[in-house]
Amino acid sequence: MSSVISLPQPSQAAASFNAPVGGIHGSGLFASCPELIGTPFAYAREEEIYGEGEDAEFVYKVVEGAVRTHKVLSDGRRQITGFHLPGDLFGFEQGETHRHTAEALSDAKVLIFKRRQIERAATHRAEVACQLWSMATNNLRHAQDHMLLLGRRSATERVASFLMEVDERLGGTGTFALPMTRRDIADCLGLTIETVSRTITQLEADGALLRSSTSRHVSLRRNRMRRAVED
Amino acid sequence: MSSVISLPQPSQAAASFNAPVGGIHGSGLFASCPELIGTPFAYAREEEIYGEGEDAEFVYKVVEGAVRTHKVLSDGRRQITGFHLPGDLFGFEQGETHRHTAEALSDAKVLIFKRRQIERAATHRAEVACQLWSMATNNLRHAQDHMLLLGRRSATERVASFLMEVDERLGGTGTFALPMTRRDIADCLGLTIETVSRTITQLEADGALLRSSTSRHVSLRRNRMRRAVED
DNA sequence: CGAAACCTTGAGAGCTCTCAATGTGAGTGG
DNA sequence: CCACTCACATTGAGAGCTCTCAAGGTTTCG
Repeated sequence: MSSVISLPQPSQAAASFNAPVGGIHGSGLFASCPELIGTPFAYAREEEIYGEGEDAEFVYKVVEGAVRTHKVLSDGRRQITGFHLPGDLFGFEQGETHRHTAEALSDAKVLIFKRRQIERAATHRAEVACQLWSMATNNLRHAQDHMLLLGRRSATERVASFLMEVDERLGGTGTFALPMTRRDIADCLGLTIETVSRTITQLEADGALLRSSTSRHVSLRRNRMRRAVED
Repeated sequence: MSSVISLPQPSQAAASFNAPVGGIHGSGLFASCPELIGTPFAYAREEEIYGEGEDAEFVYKVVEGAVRTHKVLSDGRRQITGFHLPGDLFGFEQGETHRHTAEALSDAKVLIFKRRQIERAATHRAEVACQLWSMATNNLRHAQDHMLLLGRRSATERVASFLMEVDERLGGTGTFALPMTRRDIADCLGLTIETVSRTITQLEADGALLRSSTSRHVSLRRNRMRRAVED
C-alpha cells in the first residue's frame, strides 16, 4: 500500500499487483548476497519469457519495463495473475515446472538467476530464506485481496480499485498512463474489454476521472474514486 | 494435487484449499524445531479465532477439526480465502495485523505459537525459513489457481472443480461428506447459495454425482465430473 | 497514407442474482 | 419416541449485470 517503487520511465512502467513489496525485498535480497549475480537479458514487447508447463529452471528480476504473468484455460480464457515492475522478482515455483506464463508487457530488461542457486543460497543463509518467505507472504496477501475482488466486487468496484492501485504504484499523483491494454485489464479483473471500457466511460461521466487525448492517460479524482469502491 | 493428508475423522474434516501441501510442511516444520512448542487450544464450531485488523501476534496449527479464513466487505459480502485441515498452519502475516478473519468450521483443536518466536527460529535456522517459504509459495500457487477459477470459470466449472478438490483432500475415494455449508461453498466460489444448490442439482441430473440421504454426502462420477470442468 | 490493432458504443442474449416459498434434517424438550 | 423448532437446502420466477456480437471510431506504426 505504501510501497515506493522507483520508476525510471513512469509512462512505460507497469503496476506490480502480485508483488506489492516485492521490489523492496527483491532489492535487498541480492544486495545481501553478492555471489548471486544475474545474467542480463532483454525481451521485446509481447515476447514470451517462459510458458506454463516449462521447466522452472530460472528466476527473474525485472530491471526495466514491465512483465505480466497469466494462466489460460484450454479455450483461451485468460487470467492475469500479476504485473511485475522493476525490482520485482517473478518465476518462483515450488514444483519443477512453471504454473503460469510470463510475457513482456513492454520492452523489458531482466536479470536471470538459476533457481537452484538461489535455493542453495536460501538453505545456507537464513536471511535470504526469510526474505524469500517475506516476499511470498506479501504476494499471497495480495492474491487474497484479489480473490475478494474477483469473487465479490462489481465491475465498477473492480475497475476503480484497479485504477487506484495502478496510481499508487506509479507514484500516487493521481495522473498517469496505463501501461497495459484494455484486454490486460479485463483479464486481470475477470471482465471483458467492453465492460472495462464502458465502466471507465461511466466513471468519467460520474466525475471520478478525466481522460485526455489518448485512452491510456487518466486523472483520478481520488475522493470520488474511493466512493466508487466503498470499503 | 497429490498431497496426502491424514484424516482422523473423515466425515468432519475439511479440505485445505489454501495450503494444499501445508500439512506436509507444517508437520516437518516443528518436528525439526523442538524448541517451538505450541499451546493447545480449542474452539467451538463457528467460534472466531482471530478477526481482521487484530494484532497478528500468534500463528496457528490445526490439530483436529477444520478452520476457515475469510475477508469481508463493509456490506457483508464475504470471500473465503482458505479452509485449513489438521496439519495446516494459518495466521501468518507480513504486517502487524491479520488481514482476514479465522473461524472454526467445526469444533477444532489447534496449537498456538508466538509469531515472534517462529520468526526468530526462521532467522536463526535457514531450514525453518525455507519451510516457511515453501509453505507460502504453495499457498500462493493455490491462490493463483483460485483466481483463475473466480475470474474466468462458470458456476458449473467452479462447483465441479471445488467438489473434485474436496474429494482429493479427503482421500480421493469419490465419496465423502462436505464439511462446510452451502454458504461456505458459495463464499469460496464467488457465487450465491442458490446457484451452488442449483448447480449441484444439475450435476446430479447430468449423472456427474449422486447424493444420498443428507445433502452433505456426495459420490462423484469423476470422469463426467472432469468433463464438466474441461481443462 | 494505409493497415492493423486498439478502444468505444449499441443492442440483445444469457448467466447468475434476488426475492420468495417450500422442503428437509438435526437437535430439543415433552 | 414423537412433535416442535430452527438452521440449512432446494426450487421457482423474474430482474439485473455482464457478456456476446456487431459496427464504428481512434491511435499507432510501417
